[in-house]
Amino acid sequence: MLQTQTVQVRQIVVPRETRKSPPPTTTSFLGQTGSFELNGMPMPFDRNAEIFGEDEPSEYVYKVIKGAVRTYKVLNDGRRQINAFFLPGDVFGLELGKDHRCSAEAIVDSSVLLVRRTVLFASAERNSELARQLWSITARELNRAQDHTMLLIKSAQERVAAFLLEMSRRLSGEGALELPMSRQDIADYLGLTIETVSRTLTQFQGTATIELLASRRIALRDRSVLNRLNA
Amino acid sequence: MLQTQTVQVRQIVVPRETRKSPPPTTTSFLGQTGSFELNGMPMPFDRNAEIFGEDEPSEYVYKVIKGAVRTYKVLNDGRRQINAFFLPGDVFGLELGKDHRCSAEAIVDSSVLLVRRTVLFASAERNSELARQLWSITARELNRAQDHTMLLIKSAQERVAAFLLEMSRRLSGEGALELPMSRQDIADYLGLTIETVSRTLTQFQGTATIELLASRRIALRDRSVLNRLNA
DNA sequence: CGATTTGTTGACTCTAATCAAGCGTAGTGG
DNA sequence: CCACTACGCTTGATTAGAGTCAACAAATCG
Repeated sequence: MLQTQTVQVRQIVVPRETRKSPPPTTTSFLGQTGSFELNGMPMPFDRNAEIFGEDEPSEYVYKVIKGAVRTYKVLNDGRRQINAFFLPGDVFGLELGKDHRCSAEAIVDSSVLLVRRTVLFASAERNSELARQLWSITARELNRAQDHTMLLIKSAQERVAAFLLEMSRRLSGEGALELPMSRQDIADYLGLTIETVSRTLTQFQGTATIELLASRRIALRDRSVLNRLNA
Repeated sequence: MLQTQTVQVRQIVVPRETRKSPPPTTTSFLGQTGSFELNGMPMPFDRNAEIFGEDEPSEYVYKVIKGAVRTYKVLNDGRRQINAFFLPGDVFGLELGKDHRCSAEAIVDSSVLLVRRTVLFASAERNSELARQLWSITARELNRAQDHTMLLIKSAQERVAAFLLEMSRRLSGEGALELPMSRQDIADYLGLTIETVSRTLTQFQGTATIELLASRRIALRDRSVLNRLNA
């Protein structure tokens, strides 16, 4: 009816950036192929600490060493959409433009490697293999973003199933999944509410598809059901 | 309740690829900065003709000269998600991997410039400016994909408003928008049904926000309303 | 240990999907 | 030129699924 809708403004507590002073050690940044070892400094971030904010100048490119990171955008009415979760080994924050297009926060206490964007770009100028690697990171993220889009047109069951399978693949866990993120994070990633996520998980447990060992420890008991929902 | 859901299988008519023999002319491919003019051949595609299919080897990179193109994925139950619309000047089909991750079709009779991927990549190897341009194309597409994600968590009104504003920005039309795509295309882009798209447009007309001159000719009468919904 | 956050469950609401019918326009062929 | 058909679009009635609001349970943290 076009009237200004009354919206649920979820309280977004903007966490204060709590950067501890970085240790002086350096570690290799892009070393997948073994061909390039650019150095960066590992920086610790507390749980919920902001790593960078939307529209802030993009100064570094980041790689998760330990922990987990979420990138997200917030709509003016408070709705938050989590674009991606980044786990150890994942690179994030690589932008073409001058500014970051989303915010990034540590989900749990994490260690993140920082490399100056300018250094990376300057090297890429002279090194076509590095240039290709940078492009490759962006292209993979594009693929992920497109997969994410496919998620958002599915039913709640299908979204949660896809999420569980994605995490099972990416979290190298034996046995049960050890999720670093809260129900709110999952909900904001899947475009659902925490209640729906919770109910769907309970439902999966009811059909013996999963087992909720603890709220963040989930064992996948029947992947075939999840795979069918994921198709 | 986890039972195999009965799904509406929309009849997807896979269009036969109707490539007319390409004219021998060549035109510049990437010429934004004026620095690179790689040649390619313009190829005509009939309305609804397939340009490439999902999982097909990615042999070319494409640039729309005339007309409009949609890229999409289809879920196993027939639901189609349109990832993007490409209009004259837009580049599409640039993939990192060997195969296309989505299908592409001409929305209306179109002319598309083709450049061999291998040629582009080989040149990029030696030319860091071209390498950067290729990366830039992918990065822009990533940005668009992320914007698209934000769309999909919004209400029907907000999605349609965003769509109208996007098209108004991208279609260089004086006065009214001349949409090349059907309601079904719009619905599949916005993650809605044609009925909801239609109803929402009617609703916008009811509040004098837009005017439906013809089903595909739409005049935006009150952008402030649309902008407010787009926030 | 109490306090606070995080997660679950229930009752109810509401938005968009579904099902179904009808309209308008474009294209076809007599 | 006018039926006739086909398709794309609109509109209406009803339903289903996720959201909202609220209470409570469980886990975590000082």
